[in-house]
Amino acid sequence: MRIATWNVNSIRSRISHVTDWLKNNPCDIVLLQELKCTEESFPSDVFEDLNYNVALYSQPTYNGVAVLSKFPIQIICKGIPGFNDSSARYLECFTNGITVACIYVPNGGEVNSDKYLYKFDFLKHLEGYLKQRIIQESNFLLGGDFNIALNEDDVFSIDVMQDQTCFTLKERMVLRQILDVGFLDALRLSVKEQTFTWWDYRGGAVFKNKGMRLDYIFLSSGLIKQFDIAFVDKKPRLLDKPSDHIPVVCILKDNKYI
DNA sequence: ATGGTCGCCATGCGA
Repeated sequence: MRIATWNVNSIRSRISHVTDWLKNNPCDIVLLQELKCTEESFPSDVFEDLNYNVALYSQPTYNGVAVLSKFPIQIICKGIPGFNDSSARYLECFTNGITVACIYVPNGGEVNSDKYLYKFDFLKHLEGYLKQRIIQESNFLLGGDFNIALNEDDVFSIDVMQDQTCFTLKERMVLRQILDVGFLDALRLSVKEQTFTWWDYRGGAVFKNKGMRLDYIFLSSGLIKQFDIAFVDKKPRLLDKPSDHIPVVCILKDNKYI
């Protein structure tokens, strides 16, 4: 089973990139973030034509997350249970025998701004929810844009990023705490060299490789047993009119082969 | 030193 996560920065602007990529990278489950469209204007028909079922949690202009699956989808929740949030950032589903959660963590704006405090509020509620959720579901995959670089090698420059949003020690510690609820970082099980998933649109950052690793697939204990490989695909970032993020892919072996 | 580039119910805001 092949699972991908991709922050597309507007699905309507990126639809051809996403469908072209899926034709070359046939995935069973796809987690999409930053749809930037209403649920009514999401191009569900395009994905249904590619034999995907679609689960959506979206809103106008900002945020929005989707789960696509070749298998039937049962929606578990829209939003983090117990967290009162007007932004469409968390969608948890059950499909093909596993629970998949698609997440778009707030960017955080300037350090110590209201947006920054909201980012921590969101993450602490997420951590609290996952602590009890992972006890119930040993086959739990959490994937998406976390807007935090976990380790020092997840940014192009420690000096430039020092004390900047997405790389403050406080953010990195919270992400570590979420991981330590009972997940492993899938990409890091496969890829040891520095790997980015996002490059700023400004200043030709992608050509200078001034990026960060902000997108992750976290696997719970049950799924780690099925883990095969994980990787990123930078090619879509080099196309015209790209998303600023690239897909992260994880392949799980079928249970029957273990 | 500032702004740099995108995408959004459109113009300033969020990223």
